[in-house]
Amino acid sequence: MSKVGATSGSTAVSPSQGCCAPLEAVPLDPAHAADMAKMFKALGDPVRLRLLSLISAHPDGEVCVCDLTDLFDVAAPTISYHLKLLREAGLVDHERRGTWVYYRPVRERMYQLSALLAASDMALPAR
Amino acid sequence: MSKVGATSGSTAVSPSQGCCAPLEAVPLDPAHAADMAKMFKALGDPVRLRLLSLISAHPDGEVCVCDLTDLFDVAAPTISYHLKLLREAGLVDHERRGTWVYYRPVRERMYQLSALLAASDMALPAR
DNA sequence: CTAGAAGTTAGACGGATGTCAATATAGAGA
DNA sequence: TCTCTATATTGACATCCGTCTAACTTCTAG
Repeated sequence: MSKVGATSGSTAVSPSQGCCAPLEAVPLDPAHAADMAKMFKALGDPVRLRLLSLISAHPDGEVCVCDLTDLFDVAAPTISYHLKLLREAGLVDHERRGTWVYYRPVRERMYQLSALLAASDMALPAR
Repeated sequence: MSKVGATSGSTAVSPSQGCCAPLEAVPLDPAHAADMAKMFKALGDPVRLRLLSLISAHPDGEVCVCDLTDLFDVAAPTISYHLKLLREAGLVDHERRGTWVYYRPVRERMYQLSALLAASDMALPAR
C-alpha cells in the first residue's frame, strides 16, 4: 500500500487514470508490480493473446470453448490450460451452460494494463 | 503482413488507433500476435516491469544503469539480463556515454500495447 | 600502460512453462 | 441407467527462464 493503493479496482475507474497512474508518472511499487506482471505474463504467449483477442472481439460478448479449439494447432487440453491461466490472471470470466463453457473478457482488467502503459506525451487523454 | 501491417510503427501513430486496432475490434492474426506477445512477455516479470517503470518515470527521460541496480535485490548481471530482454522486445533503447550506460523508454512501443488493450466501451477515445 | 570501475557475457543449475496422451468430470439424451 | 459429447485435470517430458559466480570488455584516471 502506497500512493495509489487499491490493487483490486473493482468497478468503475476514472477514464483518465485507471486504477493507477501510468508507468511514466510514478515508479511502480514492488507489490503492485507483481500483480500487474502476472497479467502481462498471461498475455506473453501467442496462443493466450489470440484467445483473449478472440474472446474480446466476439460480437456476442462471449465465446464457446468449442468455437476456439478449432482455430489453434494445439490439442484441446492445451487450450484449456491457457484459458485457465487467463482466468487466474483475472482477464477472463467463464460460465458453464449445459455441455458448453463460455468465456467472457474482463474489460476492467484489460483497461488496467492499458492505462498503465499509456504515456501522457502520446496524445492520449490521460492527465 | 496482413490488414494492419507495419509492425515497426516508427513515429507518430494515430491517437485513436495506434499501430493496430484494439483487441476487441478484430481478432489478432497469429503473426501479429507473436510480435505483441513478445512485448507482453517482456513485461511479465516483476523486475522487468519495475525497470521499465523506473526508466519511463524518470524526469531526465533516461536512467543510468548504475542508478537502477541498487534498487533491486538481484545481482548486477541479472539486471543486465532483464534490460537485454526489454531491449530485444523493443521497449527500451540504450546508449553508452563514457563508463556509464543510459536506458530510455521507447514510448511508441509501449503505446502499441496500450492501444491493443484499450476497449472502446470504457471511456477511451478509441473508435 | 597499468589499475580500477561499470556493464555485459558465459556457463551452470534449479524451477517454471507449454505440450501431449490418458483419464476424469459434467451434462444431455436415449 | 448407459452412452456420448464437451471440458478439465493429471502426469510425464522437453524446453525455457531467472538467478548466480566468474570472466570479459570498455572506458577513465593516473
